[in-house]
Amino acid sequence: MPATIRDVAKVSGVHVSTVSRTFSAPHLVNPSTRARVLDCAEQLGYRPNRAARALITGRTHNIGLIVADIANPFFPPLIKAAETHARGRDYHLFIADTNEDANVEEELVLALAKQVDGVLLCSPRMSNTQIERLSRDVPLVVVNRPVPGLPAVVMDHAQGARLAIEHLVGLGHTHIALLGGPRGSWTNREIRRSATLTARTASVELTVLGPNPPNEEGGSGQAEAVIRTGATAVLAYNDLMAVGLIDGLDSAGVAVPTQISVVGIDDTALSRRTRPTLTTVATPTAAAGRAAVDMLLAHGDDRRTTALVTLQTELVIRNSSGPAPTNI
Amino acid sequence: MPATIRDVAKVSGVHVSTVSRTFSAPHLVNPSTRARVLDCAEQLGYRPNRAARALITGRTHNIGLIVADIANPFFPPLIKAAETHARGRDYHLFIADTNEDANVEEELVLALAKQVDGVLLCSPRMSNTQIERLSRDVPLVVVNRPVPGLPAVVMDHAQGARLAIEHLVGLGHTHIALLGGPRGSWTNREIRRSATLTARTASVELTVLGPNPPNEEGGSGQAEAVIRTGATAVLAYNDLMAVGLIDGLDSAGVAVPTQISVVGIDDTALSRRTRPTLTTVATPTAAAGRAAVDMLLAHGDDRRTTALVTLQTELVIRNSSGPAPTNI
DNA sequence: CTGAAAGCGCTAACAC
DNA sequence: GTGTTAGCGCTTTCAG
Repeated sequence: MPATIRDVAKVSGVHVSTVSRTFSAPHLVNPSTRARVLDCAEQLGYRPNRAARALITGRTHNIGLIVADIANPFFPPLIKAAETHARGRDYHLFIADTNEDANVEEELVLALAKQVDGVLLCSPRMSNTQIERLSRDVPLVVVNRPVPGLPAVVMDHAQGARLAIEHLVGLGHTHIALLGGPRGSWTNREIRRSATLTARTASVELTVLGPNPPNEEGGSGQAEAVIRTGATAVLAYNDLMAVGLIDGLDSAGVAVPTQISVVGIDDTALSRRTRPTLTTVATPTAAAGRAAVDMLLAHGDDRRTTALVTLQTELVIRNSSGPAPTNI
Repeated sequence: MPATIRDVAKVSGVHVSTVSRTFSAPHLVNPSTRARVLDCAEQLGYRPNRAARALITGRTHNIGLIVADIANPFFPPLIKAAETHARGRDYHLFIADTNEDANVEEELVLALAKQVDGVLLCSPRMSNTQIERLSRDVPLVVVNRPVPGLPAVVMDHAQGARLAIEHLVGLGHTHIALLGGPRGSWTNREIRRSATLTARTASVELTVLGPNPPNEEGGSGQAEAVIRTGATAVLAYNDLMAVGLIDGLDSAGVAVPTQISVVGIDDTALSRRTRPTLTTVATPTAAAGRAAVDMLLAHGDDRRTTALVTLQTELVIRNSSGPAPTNI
């Protein structure tokens, strides 16, 4: 029913290839013919069928975006930025949610492979080996985790953790707890490594708790454990856990930040809204989305030279962190 | 590079059409041949190219989902549910963000039209006329707004507003303010109509404020105006505005819910997290996403008979609403 | 039950 | 600068 290239050719009295060129290589066609063709196309409401075009060019102008959980507040800004950025470059975005399942992840990449020019893999749960294997089927850009040999976009969590610990040290805290995230998370290892190092340098004690699920329960469930450590400040793996922890501490009658300071990571929309508002390490999720799209589209150029983009973080001080309580 | 139907045909010693049938009409092929073909396909890592298939069948097995703002907390649960539900039925999802712009919306539908079997239009900003016109190019299902003649999924906001007002009346409030949303919003009109009616029935005063932008600023900016009305309770167009309003009231030294009760609409993830936690009308966003997918895929069946699905809402009572202050 | 042939909408050499 | 031809990967008549 919709107009095809053939209809336009017929109406404008030229051959289909001329119509084709009018759209895919306008400079190769006489301006006056071009104008006429464009005119007829407009009249007929003709729009090139990208799928048909892809069949022959091999470029779909589609990108796949695979995330662990669309509803996790960390992702929407990333998705939004990626979509907007991609569309600005005339690419459309497939979105898929793996529900944190590595098998679903693999299946999804395979299923999408033929319909996209590449896939953005956000916080994948698959093994490096699995990811490398998939990358032979379709160009991949990994977000939130470095995979050797593949282009990736990561946040500088080492820097973020350092900023957070230094902030707490500056407030006089001498015993800090690190509320760890899920086992096997690269981010978690980075945070732990950097926090440990920073604490040692500053000669303060650091107690590591975890692994924990990266959600509110993972925070609220550890409130008692945190209290038992005797720490006066906590750095949590992410905002969700930080918020959960504050809840848990509240239930246990511990005031934040008067008795215990809590710092999160990510600066999701949540952190401005909770009470107390959350001191947190802002990760540039929107920038990550755009960078990932850029890396994918740079395919063909010297992709190796920018194989790993590391985005800087920033400490946002709000009301959940304060001076260490004085022992009087 | 990836295996095609031809490669499989060659290796398994049958004609391409047999391979094709093995995947698209397995019952038409001899079990033993089928097994052999499947085996070779597996070996070669063959996967049918859906775009190529679509070219001939006319069915892409893709769905487009267009929302006003991916990062608005209302949408992610809907997107997630739609994606999961669609994938369960072997459909993939394109996502696109219009940034609340009607022109972008139209352009997006047109751009996606050839690559999808239909488009889910969430909270569209376009006119009914525009939408109807587009629906001639591609099957459309509208979410959050009824469009005459088109399948749509809406929330029963009339019911929701009634529940909210009755709740406040039950708490003894006799003067309630309605913090209206954006001009031209169907939802807004429904809420207003129902709130007005319910208030009149209960013989309580209702003061309508607005239109306002449907975000936190739209709430915080109206705090003074709300106070001036003298109302002791407010129903806001959505959670974001309710939360903003609570902030604004707080800044003005008005306590919630002691002096003024605030009720939101939507029950976004936010509402459990703010302090005080937000009493709100829960709208079943996930169910809406699934219902919209179902309606789209039911195309061909008797679509008219279920042209408008209305989803029930539910009042969630938390801590931002309380008894009307006594005038002593 | 399987093969042959045509063609979905489009682009890409290659002629003219 | 434009027409001709072949064919991307697949499904679908139609024969056999």
